[in-house]
Amino acid sequence: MRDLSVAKLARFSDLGFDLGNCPVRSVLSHVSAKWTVLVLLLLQSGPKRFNALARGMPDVSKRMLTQSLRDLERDGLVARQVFDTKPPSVEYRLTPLGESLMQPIEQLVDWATLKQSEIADARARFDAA
Amino acid sequence: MRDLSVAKLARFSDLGFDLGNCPVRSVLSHVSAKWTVLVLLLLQSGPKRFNALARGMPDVSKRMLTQSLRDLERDGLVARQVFDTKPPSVEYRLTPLGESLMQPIEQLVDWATLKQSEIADARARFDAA
DNA sequence: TGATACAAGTCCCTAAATGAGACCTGTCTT
DNA sequence: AAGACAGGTCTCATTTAGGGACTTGTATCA
Repeated sequence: MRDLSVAKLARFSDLGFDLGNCPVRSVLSHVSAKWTVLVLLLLQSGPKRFNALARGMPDVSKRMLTQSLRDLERDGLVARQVFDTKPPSVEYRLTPLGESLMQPIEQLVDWATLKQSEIADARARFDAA
Repeated sequence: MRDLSVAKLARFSDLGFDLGNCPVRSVLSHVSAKWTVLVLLLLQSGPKRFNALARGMPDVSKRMLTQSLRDLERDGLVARQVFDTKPPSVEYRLTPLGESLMQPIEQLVDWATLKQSEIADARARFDAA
């Protein structure tokens, strides 16, 4: 398990640490974008329209929400569908590819849940020092 | 990541996310911190000194590397140890807590590796349109 | 002896990313 | 007639990040 990861890292190094051109890193950078994971989590419970997502993320500006959705759409994780209602509405949903990312993300969420108090303790200790 | 007001948190809860005690935001702030995951991956192969990490991430400024390391140290994922050499050197290593985060992160890396071509295709399709 | 290098940062200035909020188009309700 | 709604875009102010000079004390090089 651990050796496998070291091997992976070694692959990075063998490429001359050109992590800027590493495809895996470029993918992860989208995963690591500020709000995209939150969007994915909201969409996990089903398709949602733009304003519903906006209401679900009150501290994210529409501008950034739009940008996150475009990024996710571009990478094929989210699908955008326009309905010809009046006024037209737009629905976003996870693609199969997007759904396949949810399991790793859930592992992260589970980890956070499990270690939450340990982190809080460490933080308190650090801030006290 | 900026703190949420009580009112905003209440709305998150309405959507089924317990972000009041939210470990999700806490962990997401690391995952979305752009460089911290990379630091963790580099430290996975063993303790490293500041400049070794800097060489391993040539496109990250020292300023941001310092900040990432402080954040990780604060949350107890990374330990910082100063050696009284001349000049003094500083070594960073994963704590057990930090190591426990590596498995979820590896899942993310594995996912990215597995899906990278699918994502590249989606991206090409999107950009062509 | 003086010049230079190293370690691990910090500081300042500029550049880039982000937030807040006004504004847009076209129907629908009051 | 006056908003309201949907899904955005646009501009401007604030926040955050990058780049490089600078620090302190020792050690090495010429």
